[in-house]
Amino acid sequence: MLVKVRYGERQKYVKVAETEEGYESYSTFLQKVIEKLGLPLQSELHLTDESGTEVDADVFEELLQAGNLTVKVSTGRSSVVLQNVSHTLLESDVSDTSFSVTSASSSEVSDSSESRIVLERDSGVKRVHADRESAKEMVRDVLQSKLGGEKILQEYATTKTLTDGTRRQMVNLLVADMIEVHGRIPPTHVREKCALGIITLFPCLRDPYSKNGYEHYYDADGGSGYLAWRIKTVQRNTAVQSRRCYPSTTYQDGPKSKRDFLLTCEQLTGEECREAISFMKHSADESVVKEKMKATFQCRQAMTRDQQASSTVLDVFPRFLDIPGLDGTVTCQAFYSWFIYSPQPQKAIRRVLKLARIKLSAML
DNA sequence: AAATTCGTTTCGCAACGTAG
DNA sequence: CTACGTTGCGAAACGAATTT
Repeated sequence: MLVKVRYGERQKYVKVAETEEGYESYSTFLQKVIEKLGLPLQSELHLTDESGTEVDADVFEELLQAGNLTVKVSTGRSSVVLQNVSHTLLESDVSDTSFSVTSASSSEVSDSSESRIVLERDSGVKRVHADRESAKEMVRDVLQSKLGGEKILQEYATTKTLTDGTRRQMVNLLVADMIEVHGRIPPTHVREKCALGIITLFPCLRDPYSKNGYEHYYDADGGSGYLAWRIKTVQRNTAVQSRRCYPSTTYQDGPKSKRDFLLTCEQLTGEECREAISFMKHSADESVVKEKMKATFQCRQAMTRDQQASSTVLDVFPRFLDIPGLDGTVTCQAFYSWFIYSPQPQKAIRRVLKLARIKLSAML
């Protein structure tokens, strides 16, 4: 791997040794830069990327692997620009790259403690740079404005990474903001900007093995990534909520009906419960069956949660299969909450639903 | 207090449905 | 047919309650 080093008006390549275990160490590299440029041996170099974000030893190797990275290095005395170039892109990269360097005292760049170097590249690169910056600002603004966002920024500042839980929290905050601003289905370019913002603000979260480095947050190709998944979840939840408010089907006492009785209906136990179960099996009076189904709700719930009893729950409550909408048309979610009053799918209830569907199809 | 259990939420993928 | 949204599912992560 070659890294292009620009120092004042001079430009040099510094070779970074590459072994099977990875690249040479950060400190070795800095020493080579110092030697190559003839800087004082004890010079302290400070690396930043284009956006001014620090590039330290922890992330140096990953950024090298990412390729085509532009890095600015400054010392207390002057500034150095580095650009690493992958072997295959060497030729084109050299010719395509045009820097203009201005200095307050261009004749004495290397020694002047006052000198500042401002870098500009061609307009395309500038635009990319501007996109990154605005994406970064957007992510930063959201995190700073939302409850818990500051904590995320702090965690990254101290650990240079984010734990799994914190990453989720960040993704949740950003997706919530996107949906607030752009509606339930944020446009693809907004999602991409968000992902770009994350890895620009938090360079250590960049994936060196992917094309853009942010595909693990959002990949437009497959519509995947943490952001996409979270958006899906939110969409899913809001869809369920709106369906609950305005039921689309009109089945009476079906899986999608509200079940206020759960809070008020007195539950049968022991002998009374057994009697009700027995009565229901053969009664033709639908309204009484419904009453008894409600009154035996807790018993059914307990059976479902019992590994062994759950397999027989539909034999004990065969009238359950009378309920309209229990075939493929009813959503699992609604079934679960109807059957044992649990808002979320669980293994035990899935088993019963499968069983119910098998029994139903056998009856047809 | 630590370990375990149990239920919930999220992730990641696949299949399906539908609009263009 | 393709692109995109929706839904279902299992695995894993998470968190609260319970047991040791």
